[in-house]
Amino acid sequence: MHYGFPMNKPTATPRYQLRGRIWIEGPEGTFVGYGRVILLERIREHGSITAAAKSMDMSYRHAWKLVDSMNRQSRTPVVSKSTGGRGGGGTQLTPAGEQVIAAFWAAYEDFQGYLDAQSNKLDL
Amino acid sequence: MHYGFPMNKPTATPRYQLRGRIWIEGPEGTFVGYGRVILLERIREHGSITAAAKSMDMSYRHAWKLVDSMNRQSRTPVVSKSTGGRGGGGTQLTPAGEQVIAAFWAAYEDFQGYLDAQSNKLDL
DNA sequence: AACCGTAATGCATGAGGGAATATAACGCAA
DNA sequence: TTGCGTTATATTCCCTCATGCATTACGGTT
Repeated sequence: MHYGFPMNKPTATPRYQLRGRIWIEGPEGTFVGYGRVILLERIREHGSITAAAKSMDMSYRHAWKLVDSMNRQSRTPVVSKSTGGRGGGGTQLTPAGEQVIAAFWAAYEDFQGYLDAQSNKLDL
Repeated sequence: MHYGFPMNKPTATPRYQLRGRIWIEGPEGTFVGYGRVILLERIREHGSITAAAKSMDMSYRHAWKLVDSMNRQSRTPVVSKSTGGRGGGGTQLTPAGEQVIAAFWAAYEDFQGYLDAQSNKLDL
């Protein structure tokens, strides 16, 4: 090492790390968080609450409650549901739903960067 | 209103708000978060885990577990405990404990500012 | 008209975590 | 030596929340 410059700290694995969670709060409490946004994506992928819930090991009842909560708090519903008919019905993501997903991921990604940056400022 | 300039949005109470929590992660999981740092401050104030727990409506058992978890994960203990003797003993905050409190609040305050700023960027 | 798979909803069950309770160990003071 | 209040720890209770199960409504298909 030249000139005797100070070495970087050997922070192989830092002992402490800043962690956190964020969510978007609505009129009734949580509007959308990590789990709910995943659920929306699964609904988009599978076309029904039933299949979406099953794909992520969540009970239908719970999934339905989450979707209902989001729909009630959104200016315009995040999904449109139809019952009966071919295939028994199903649930489709609305443009508003897509927008919610995008907004959450944008905030989420930014937040991850924030956590990384702040972790390094921890003096412990 | 002059010149027909566009008005500010009437965001009396914004429909959506970004919320979140942060904590400092250690070798065994959570090292310190909001509740734990309050507990440390109460210990500093009251001089015992018993009184600190009581002051914040927490069971002694739970408080003890939290303190134990922090002590185990800290390079040097955040509190020093003594049993028996005048008054039955007690628990005092160490300089390391003070440092942990300061580090958490610093991160916490910064995070509150971050949430405020990001809330305004939510386009929903 | 009968069938099918989904949404919608109520009720009972189960798991996890904190609270409440009960003891024991400790060490200074009286 | 006895008393006291705290730390330390196990056991039991309780509350919350998600799951599981049952049932009904729905509306295209056949």
